[in-house]
Amino acid sequence: MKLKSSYFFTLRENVKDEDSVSGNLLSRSGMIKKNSSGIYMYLPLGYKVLKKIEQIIRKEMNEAGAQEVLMPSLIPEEIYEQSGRRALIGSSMFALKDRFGKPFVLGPTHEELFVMAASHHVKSYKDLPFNLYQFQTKFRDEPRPRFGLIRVREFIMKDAYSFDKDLDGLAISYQKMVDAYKASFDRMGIRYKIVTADTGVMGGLLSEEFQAVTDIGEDRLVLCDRCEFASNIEVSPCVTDEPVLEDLREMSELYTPNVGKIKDLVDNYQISEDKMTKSMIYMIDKQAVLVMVRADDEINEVKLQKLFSAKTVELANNEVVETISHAKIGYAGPIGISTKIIADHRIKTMSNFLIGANKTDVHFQNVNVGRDFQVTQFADIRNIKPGDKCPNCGGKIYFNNGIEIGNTFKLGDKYSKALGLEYLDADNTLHPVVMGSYGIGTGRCLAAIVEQNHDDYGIIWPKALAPYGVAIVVINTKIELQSSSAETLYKILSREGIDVLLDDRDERAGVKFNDMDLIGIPLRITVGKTIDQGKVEVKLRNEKEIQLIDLDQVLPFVQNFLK
RNA sequence: CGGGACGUAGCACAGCUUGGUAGUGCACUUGCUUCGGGAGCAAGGGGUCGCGUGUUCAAAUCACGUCGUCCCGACCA
Repeated sequence: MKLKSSYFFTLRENVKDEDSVSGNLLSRSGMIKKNSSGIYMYLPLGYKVLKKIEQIIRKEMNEAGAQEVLMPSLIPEEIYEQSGRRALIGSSMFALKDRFGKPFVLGPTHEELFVMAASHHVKSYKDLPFNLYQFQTKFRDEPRPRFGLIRVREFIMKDAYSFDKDLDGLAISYQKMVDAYKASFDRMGIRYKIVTADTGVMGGLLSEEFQAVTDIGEDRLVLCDRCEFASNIEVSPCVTDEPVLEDLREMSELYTPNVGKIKDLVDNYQISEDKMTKSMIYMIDKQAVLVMVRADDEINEVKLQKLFSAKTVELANNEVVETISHAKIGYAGPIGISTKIIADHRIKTMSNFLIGANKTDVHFQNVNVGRDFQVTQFADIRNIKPGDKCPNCGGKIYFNNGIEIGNTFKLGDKYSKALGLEYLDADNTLHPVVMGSYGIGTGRCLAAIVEQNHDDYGIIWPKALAPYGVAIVVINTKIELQSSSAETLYKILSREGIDVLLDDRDERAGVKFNDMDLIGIPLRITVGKTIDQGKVEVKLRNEKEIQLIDLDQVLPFVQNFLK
C-alpha cells in the first residue's frame, strides 16, 4: 500500500479518554477509534491486524476438526428464558423489541443457539462428536468499560462448542481445543498462563482461562515459584498452617471510640493485624450471615457463593448491619449475634485476638474461639496472598495481573438438559449431549499483544501480526532517484506476494521514522542518500543497528526475514 | 447504581472566579527557507463553546435541567 493516497493518520499526543498503554498506542497509531464508551471503530491498520489474529485462530480451529458457522446477533429473548439465563445475565444484555413488540436481545454469548443448531443434526450416538465455531460480534452492556479494547460492550469473539456423548468424549474434545488455543497464542507471540477459574454465569464442570500476563490486566493470577500451579484468585484454595496457640488470656472490653476501621485500630492501639479479625455481614440469597477472616485477609465472595450454593452474595447495606449488630458500622462481631457465623480456617490458628463487640465504640480483646464464641462453620473463604504456601507443592505464591484472552469450559449437560438436546444411545436409551464451550476475544488478543510488545516509540508487532511486514521509507520524495528506486523496490516485493507499505508521503524523514515506529512495522527499508551507490538501509523495529545492503539483495533479505 | 470530575476546532487544552466581538499548541491550506528522528518564518481555513430552559440590555462564563464522557467503587461471561 502506498501511504500518499491512503487513509492514514497518527496522533502525536496521548488520547485523554484512554487509560491503558494499548488503548493509547492503538488510538495514536490510527488503528482504532473510540466511538462510545466501550465501543470502537477498527480503522484500516487495526482491522488488518485483527484479521491476521482471526486467520491464525481459524487455521488452528480447522486443524482441530471444528467447522465454521455464523449465527445471528439478534436473538429472540425467549431462547434465553428457556435456558434460565435471561435473569442471570440480566441488565448486561442489550434488549430491544421488533415492530410488533416481540422482544429480542443482542447475543452476549451463544450456547443456546448452538444447542439449537446441534439439535437439527443430533439424533443418535453415531452423530457425535463434532465441534462448531464462529467469529461473531457479542454485545454485553458492561457497567464499566475500561482499558481500551479490554473491557468493551461490543466485541468479536471466536466461540466454539463441542458436542459429545459422554464425559470421556468431552475430555478428548476439550483437550483438542486447549491444544488449538495454545498453538494459536504461541503463533501470536503472546506470553500467557492457563489458570483454573470460576465457571460464573456459564455454569458447568470446569473453567480454565488463558491469561495474557501484563501489568494492567483486570484479573489477579496466582502463581507458584516452584511448580506449575496457576489459578485465578477467585478459586485458588488457601493452605492454613497448623494452629500454634498461646496461653489463653482473660477476655475484656476495650473502649475504642470512633475507630471502627482496621487501620485506625492498628494506628491507635498498636495491635497488629494478625491479632484482629474482620467481621462482615453478607446477604447470601437474602439471608444475613456474619463472615469472619483475619484482619489482613480478604473475603473471597466466589468461595462464599460456592459454600452456600447461593445465587447472590453481596455485602449487607449499612442499615442491615447496624440493625443486626446493634452498633454503628465497624463494630460488628461474633459474640451475641443472631446470624450464622462462617469463619475462615485461619481463625482457628489465632488466639487472644480482637473482635467487634456489637456495641458502638467497643471491641473485645483477648478473645478465643470455642471459649468465647462458637462458629457455625469453618471454611476456606479468604483470598490467597503473595508469600502464602502453594496449595499444590508448598512453594511460595506470587501474583501477576492478567488479561483473559481465552476461556474454555466443560459445560457438561447443563444446556442440553435445559434445552432438550438428547441422543439415542446404542442401547436405545436417551441421554443429554455433553458439551464444552471455548471462547477467544480477538480484540483482547490485539490489546494484550500491544501491552506486551511496545517501547517509548510505539508498538512492536510480532512478524506474524504486523499490518505490514515491511515498510519502504523514501527520505526525500523530491529526489527522483530515491522515489523511483523505492517505487521499483515496492513493485518487486509486491510481485512476490509480500504485503509492503510504501511511505511516499512528502514528509520529513523524522516524521516518517516516527510514524513507522509508532505503528510498529517490524522491518524498515530506507531509501536515502546511499541509493547513489545502489544501496539501501535496513533496520529492524526492535533493534538499534542499521545495515546497508545492495538493491538486488533486498528481496532475498526480506523473504528471509519474513520466513 | 453510589461518590467525584469533565464537556470550548480533528487532537490536547486555556478562557469561566469578576458576564461585554472565541483563544493557544499540534494537525490542515498556501508561499519562502529547510530537508536523515515529530523543522522555521509568514499568511490563511476551520467553532451551534454538548443540548435545553431560565436570569440579564448582553451568557462559553451565572442558575436549573438534561445528555454524554472519564475516574473511584459496586458489578463482571
